[in-house]
Amino acid sequence: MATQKQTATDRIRTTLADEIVHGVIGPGVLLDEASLAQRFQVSRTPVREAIRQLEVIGFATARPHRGAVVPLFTPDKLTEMFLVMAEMEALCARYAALYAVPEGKAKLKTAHEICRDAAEAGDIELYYPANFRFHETVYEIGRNEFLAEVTLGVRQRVAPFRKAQFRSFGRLKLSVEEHERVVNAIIEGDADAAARNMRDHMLEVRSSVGEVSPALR
Amino acid sequence: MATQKQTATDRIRTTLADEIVHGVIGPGVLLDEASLAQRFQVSRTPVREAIRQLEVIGFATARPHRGAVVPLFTPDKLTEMFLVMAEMEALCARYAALYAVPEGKAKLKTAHEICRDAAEAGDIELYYPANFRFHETVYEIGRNEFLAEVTLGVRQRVAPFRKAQFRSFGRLKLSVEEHERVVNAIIEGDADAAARNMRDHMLEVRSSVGEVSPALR
DNA sequence: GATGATTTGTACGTATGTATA
DNA sequence: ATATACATACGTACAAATCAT
Repeated sequence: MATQKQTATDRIRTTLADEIVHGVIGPGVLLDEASLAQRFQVSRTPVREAIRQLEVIGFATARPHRGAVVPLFTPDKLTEMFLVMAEMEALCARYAALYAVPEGKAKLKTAHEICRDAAEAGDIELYYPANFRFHETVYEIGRNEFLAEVTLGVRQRVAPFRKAQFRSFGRLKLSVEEHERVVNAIIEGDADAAARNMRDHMLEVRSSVGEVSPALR
Repeated sequence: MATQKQTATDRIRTTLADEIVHGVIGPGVLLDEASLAQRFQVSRTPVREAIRQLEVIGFATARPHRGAVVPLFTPDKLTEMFLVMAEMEALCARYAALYAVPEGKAKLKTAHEICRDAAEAGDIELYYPANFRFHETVYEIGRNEFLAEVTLGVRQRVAPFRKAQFRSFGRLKLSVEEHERVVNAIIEGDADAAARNMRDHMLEVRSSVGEVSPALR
């Protein structure tokens, strides 16, 4: 899409969302209007609006007259979120298998190979964005933009709690193998297998996060 | 949940969202800050914040310096949204079949009976909220609050385009029959049947909307 | 439990960008 | 093409609620 002229509110919301997703601003942290205004060199107004927007997409919880904080979920809630994410991703994989055009499948293959290279290099910092891109590609090639939008929204809400997921080299390699099964199913157009493989992959990710995430304590 | 002390922004956002969902404010309508401020007897500030929040959940589209309007979707986009909604509802039905406790199932039965009564009375105005409640009940008894939240969000985004869905008495009766199949599957704990029946039901709804919705033109 | 400090909530004014003549 | 009108975007001031003492 064309790059719309960004307003200060947009810039602040985007930046904060990104930092929340990537754990720079962790769960439980207070979103202080005054200090954020100072940081972004604007008045409180656009900061307030950005925070308000983050609230409705679940990136902040509002407490009237007490400020907003980045939400902190219970383990049960996180399990719920992972299950939903797994199902949404599985659905995306199903759509990809059913509706992807050849160019889309090629794109997916490329994204997969980038993941594999990063995994073989053992470079977790490289693998993280490559993995994100891989999943995004699955959303895209299924040719249902709305599904992609909803799934990405869910994924991003879970993201702050997934930092530790690829901490081990072993997990990295397994993850790539799981991706491969998904890719093959999508290329073959086997919708059920694509969905099942993707669901299994996502649930593996969840169990690998285990009790380690600081947000779970 | 406890009724939190509401701020003006919250009240305005809730009211506007409700009106958009129920078609009082139709697709394409401009959300004018000044007139809304006058209507709600507040300054433009809380109105702005409410509109900003509506934007990020897809109830308004922002055009910097040009105001926000209630979005108007193409038929293709609507088809996408209906498909996603059908899948989410099917997933909710699956969860309901798998995880509902007896009290939950009883609650669903009651909600279904209220729908049936309204349908037999031929009262579309009564059926509409009863139907909404029926689906909400399915979300709830599946015991995954996050899934319920996401599904409701999707459902509400599609809602403005569904006004005409029960315009015929025949559709009303068919709808109840479809509900019945869903209810039975959930009560029997047959997850696959529950999901399949719910998906079919939702796709029927989509086709019954057909080309009639004013938003589609 | 009352009071002051702090932070958010709302009002309003001005600047800036967009659309139209 | 330039100017003008208009609505929004942002800044600032004040009111109200919460928290700390």
